[in-house]
Parts: sequence; structure tokens; C-alpha cells
Amino acid sequence: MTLMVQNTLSGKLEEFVPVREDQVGMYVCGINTYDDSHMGHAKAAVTFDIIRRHVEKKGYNVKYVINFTDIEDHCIERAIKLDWPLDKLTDKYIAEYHKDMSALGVRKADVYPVASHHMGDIIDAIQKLIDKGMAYESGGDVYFRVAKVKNYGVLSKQKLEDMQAGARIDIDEKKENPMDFTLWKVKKENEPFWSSPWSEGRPGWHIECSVMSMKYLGETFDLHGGGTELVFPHHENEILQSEALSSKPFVKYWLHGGLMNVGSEKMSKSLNNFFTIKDVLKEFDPLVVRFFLLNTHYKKPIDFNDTALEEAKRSLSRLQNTLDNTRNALAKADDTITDGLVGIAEQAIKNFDKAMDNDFNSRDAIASMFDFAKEVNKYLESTSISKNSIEAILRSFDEFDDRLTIFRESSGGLDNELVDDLMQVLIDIRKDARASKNFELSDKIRDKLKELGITIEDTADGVKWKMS
RNA sequence: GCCGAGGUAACAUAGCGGCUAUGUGGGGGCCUGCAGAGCCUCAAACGGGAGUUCAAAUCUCCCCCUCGGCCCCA
Repeated sequence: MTLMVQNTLSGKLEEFVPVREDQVGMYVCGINTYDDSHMGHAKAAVTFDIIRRHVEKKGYNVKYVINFTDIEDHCIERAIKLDWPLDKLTDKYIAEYHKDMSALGVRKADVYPVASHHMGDIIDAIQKLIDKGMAYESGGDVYFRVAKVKNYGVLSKQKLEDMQAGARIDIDEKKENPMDFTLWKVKKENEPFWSSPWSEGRPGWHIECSVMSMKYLGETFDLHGGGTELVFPHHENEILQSEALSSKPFVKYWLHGGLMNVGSEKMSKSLNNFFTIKDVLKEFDPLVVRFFLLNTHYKKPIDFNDTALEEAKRSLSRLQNTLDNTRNALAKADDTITDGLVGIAEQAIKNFDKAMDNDFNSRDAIASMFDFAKEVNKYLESTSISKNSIEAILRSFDEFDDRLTIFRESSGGLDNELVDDLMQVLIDIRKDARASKNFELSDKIRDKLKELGITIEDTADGVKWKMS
């Protein structure tokens, strides 16, 4: 099965063929480190996490890089406002980012380069662009000379002339062309700064990504991701700078994820309509949040609201129930029987992979899991259960979980012996009550426990309980 | 204005030439003392209009609407 990816650069679904055999390079634009991450950041992190996992599953050795931008306007403003040194602020929010993503079950990247730690590389790159005639110094600023490139608009499919016509571009005396973008800018008063051959100042927004991605992944690498709002100008400019520096193609496949909306507006700091990951995780299980994010193809926007999360919770519990019921069936499974579920379980993994091969269609992969769950549920109602089959089903669920991380380990309680023993006492009392048809008492026990978040279920295999 | 992504049953999402999809919700049935879980089953769809085709939700054209980008932003 071949992996197909929707490449923003070509606008087409293309077969994924890595640049190099030994390694796939993947770079995703991370956050500005001045505040807690919100659900939009969570969407990006989770989607590229599962993309990375699937590429690895295809047998590639992935080197995954996510950057931190710690020198842009928001960071500086916030640091000045709090009267903190810049690195105190950015260290704090880098740590918070890692906490949030870890809570969300996002696997770590291999490298997290920080812009301010690469100032020497950035300055060298700018100097090289000036030497090549691709950039010029003007009043302490340095600008990229857009007129020198032929492929302006390769990514965003825009023409230079059209851009200038409708855009709100300040006429800047310092620029040769209004579309020229900043590589280095002179400091303003009170701002943190770095010394450079041109002035005391700091880099423009785009150059850090070019420098850091090429430093860790080489001048040409495979996958570059981010949200759609970054296509222009950020990613467009990254391409221009990088290719001007290396004279080689920069990135083979560009992947852009849809945004998180609230109502019909995108979630963003500037619109002040964001929900932080921390706040959402107070209300919802991280596994539910992941399921919610993955239940839509990553290119599409997702509307954030409680109703949708609640529905995700109910949907996911259907799969979780099947998994729990399968685990419970292991005890009564017969190891002398062999039957057909092994093949169905193996096919389920293939169906899952097939969906993921189609531009990482996690939504379709999830649908395939529901199909599988239905087969399993039917099987679990049959009179004789094969141990082979149960183990095969559990292997399939393990595989799904490796790829998506959406299942709970076990349905049980707190891993606390005292609680287990107390529950057993209650269950025994209730059992006696039911035996003597004292349903009033048995239902009271069940209802009261329910209020405490403990669910009692009478099943054919005995009484089961779980924390909800 | 210019570029990009969309409009699928009550809702949320897949599909993107022939097989009517997945979940939530709703109706009916089975199982159960009742719940829960599960099974069976029913209702319900492709923004509008032309065209291509034996066949279109899927292709082409036109129109309408939504969101995103063109200052910062995953």
C-alpha cells in the first residue's frame, strides 16, 4: 500500500517518496512562547503527531523537529509588561507547552530548536543572502529582495502584482519593494536585542524556520507542516529564503491543517476566543479530546464546542466498551477452539492502514474501527469464544492505540486494594438482595454508586464495575 | 478585489463516476427483575441550476452561501 499525501505545493494528492532512503525529515511550526497553548495548538500537535506515527509505521525513520519562537512581538510585549527577562517568560511557556502536550498524549519530537539559541546561524544566513544579492540592508534593517526570485507565490498561488493591489501594505520608505519582507529589524526602545553587522536588533519572523529546519534536517527535506494560516506569508517566504540560501529545493511535501473554530470564527489569541488545553482537560478526558480532534480529516476546520466534545465522549465509549468486553472475555475464552475472528482482526488493521494511507484520513480509520467493533460485539455474544480470536482482537486494538492513543488501559477502578475489597462487599450485598428479589435495595446501591461516578453492570459473566 | 478550502440525512463527519457510509440522536424489536452493555431493524442525504455519461454526491460550467489567507497567528 502506498502512502498518498495532499501537497499544498502542487495542490494534488501525491505518492509519498522520501528524499533520502535513510531518514524522513519532518518540521512543524511550533508556538510563540508567551502564553498557554490553546485548542488550536492541540489540533496541530495531535494531527502532526499521528502523521509522524503513520510515516514511521510505513517503515521510515523519521526525524521530527518542532521549533519555538521566543523572540517575536508577543513575547517581547509580554516580557516587558511583566517586567521579566525574556528567557524567564519563554522558558516558562516552553515548559507549559511540554506539560500540555504530554497530558494530551502527544509524543515528543526529536529536536525542539529555540530561535534565540540560533542567533549566530540566523545572522550568518542573513549575511549570506546579502552577499548573494538576495537581500539588502537599509537603515539597520535587512530585507529580502522579492524582485530577485522567479517563483514568488509557488505555495500560496498568488501573483506578486495581485498581492500588491489588494493588500494592506504599509508603504515603507526603507523598502525597495513593498512586498520585500524583513530578515532583520532594528530594536525599538526597551526591547531585547542581539548584535549584528547591521544593527542591534532581532530577526524577522520567517528566517528562523529556514535556518533551524535546514540545520537539523538538511537543505532539502520531506515534510513541513503547520496551520493553513501560515501558508502565506510565512511558509511562502521560508521557501524563498531557503532556496536562495541553498540553491536547492527546500521541502518536498507541504501539509497544512485546518483551523480550530469557535462558532464560525477561528480560535486565536488575538480574537480572544480561545480555550486553553489546561481548561479543556479539566472538563474532558484527554483521550476524548484526541478522539474529537482525530474524528475529522486534518485538513478540515473543526468547530470547538461542548456539545461536540460530549458527542465524542459517547462515540468513543462505544469503542472502549467493545475493548473492555473483549478483555473481560479473555477469562472464559477456550484455547482449544479456532475460528474466523483472527482473520477479521488482521483485516481490521489493514483497513485502518488503508485509510491512513489516504492522506492520513484518521476519520476514515476511526470509521473502520467502528466496523470492526460491530463484528467483535457480535462475536462476543456467541456461545463459544476462542482464545486465539480474543488475543487477535486485542492485538488489533493495541495497534489502533499505538497509532491514535485513544483507549484506556483497563476498565477497572483505582488499582487500590481497599477500594476493590469495599466494592466487593457492596456487590455481594447487592447480589443477596437481588437473589431475594429485594430490587429496591439492589437498585439503591447501584444508584448511589452511580452518583459517586461508579457504574455497576450485571452481565452474563458476573457483575462488573468501573469508574466513569 | 485576488488566492485557498468547503457546502452530505436532526447533528457531526467519510466517500469523490455504478455497491447508499460511520458515529451521536430518533422509531420499533430482542436480551434483562429493571438498568447498563450489546444485537436486529426502520426513518432520514448529497447548496441551486444547466451539461457530459448507459450511469453523477462524485466530472464540466454558471450561480448562491460559509470559512481561511493577503498586519500578528498552529
